Amino acid sequence: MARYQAGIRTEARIIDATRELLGEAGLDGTTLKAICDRAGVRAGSFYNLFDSKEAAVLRVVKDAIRAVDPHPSGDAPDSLEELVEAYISFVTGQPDVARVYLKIAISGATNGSLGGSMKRHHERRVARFSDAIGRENPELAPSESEARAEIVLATLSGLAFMWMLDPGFDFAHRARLAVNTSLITH
Amino acid sequence: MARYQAGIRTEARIIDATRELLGEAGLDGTTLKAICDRAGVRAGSFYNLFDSKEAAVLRVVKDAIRAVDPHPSGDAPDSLEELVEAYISFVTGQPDVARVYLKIAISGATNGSLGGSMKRHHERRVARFSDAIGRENPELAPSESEARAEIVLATLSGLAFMWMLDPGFDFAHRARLAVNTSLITH
DNA sequence: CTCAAAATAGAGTGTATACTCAAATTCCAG
DNA sequence: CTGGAATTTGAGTATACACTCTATTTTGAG
Repeated sequence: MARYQAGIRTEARIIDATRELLGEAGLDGTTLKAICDRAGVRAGSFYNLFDSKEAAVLRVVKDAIRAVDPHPSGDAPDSLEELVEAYISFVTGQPDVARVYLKIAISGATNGSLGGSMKRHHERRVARFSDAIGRENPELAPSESEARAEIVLATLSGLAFMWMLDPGFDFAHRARLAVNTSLITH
Repeated sequence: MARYQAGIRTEARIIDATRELLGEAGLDGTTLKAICDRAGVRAGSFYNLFDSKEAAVLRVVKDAIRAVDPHPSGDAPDSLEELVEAYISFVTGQPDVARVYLKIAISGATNGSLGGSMKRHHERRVARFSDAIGRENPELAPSESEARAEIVLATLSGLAFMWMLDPGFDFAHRARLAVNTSLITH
């Protein structure tokens, strides 16, 4: 059972290679061969460490999401501003992973473990946005908070989507503008 | 040069088959074999009529977009409400084509003719939304109209995105709510 | 050192894909 | 009718993919 250092290092190299490839070549370009070539590993080693290619991709996406979570452990409540900034950081800091994230989500929640994981993460995020909005606007009914949370998140997703369509689009600026002027103050 | 009726009918069957498959099986499930089987045609016939599989998919998506355009010829100006309703009709009326549309857009504008076509269509749509907003709010500076157009479209795209993640999500209702309460009246 | 477990190599499997091409068939204008 | 063009066939090509399997090498605890 005890793992060797070699295996741990190889696993890290595979994850790094997968992350880089998702960024450079997208989901389609991130083939098993490409991952193995970049990691300097043969297919057999890959499958000694991962159950499938999907597992490695999922690891990268989950790591990226966790890396920008303001309160990953869920111990402290987060403000709406923190959540929005976290979303902006996620999209601008790791645009290619964000692209993959959107792509997987759009592929549908039916597509195996990836889609299901995406859906669950999305639901948690809506709940956190909704909580933050409710905390900052106690006069709102819970259903109203949730509706606003969904609209805020939709706008953020949509702006990210536009940014991917046009890299010249100023995503961060538009995102802060949309949230601050149109949706919170009313 | 003169085309025969047989070829024209075959072309229509292929387009229909492609449209149906995009709806039922998504982009990945819409393989050449699946298209040909459903259209009752062999691969050779397909390639006698289309340059590539991509060409047939693009035709379907373009047709779908055109079908819900309130003023396809561009002769009459459209109201913001018309444009929003057209977007809602597009997404709810042909959800699977809309999914393909979002998928292609997210794949990036670099991906050959599909991506480029998507980007151009998106830019035209932003311009039309911006014109409508400017016409209905003459006090706004053009740059402000465009900013609002981008935010409205982002919200619509994002809500469509959420609907695809969760089919139980009431896209049309949320879309009208978001546009009417948060973005236009202020 | 030893040696069992962990890690690796790398050829190989099976499947699916988009697309081609020469030959046969069907169409339809004149 | 007829003949050249349009259409259709269907086997075939080339390629890419995720994944498997067995033999071999490497590791590191005792």
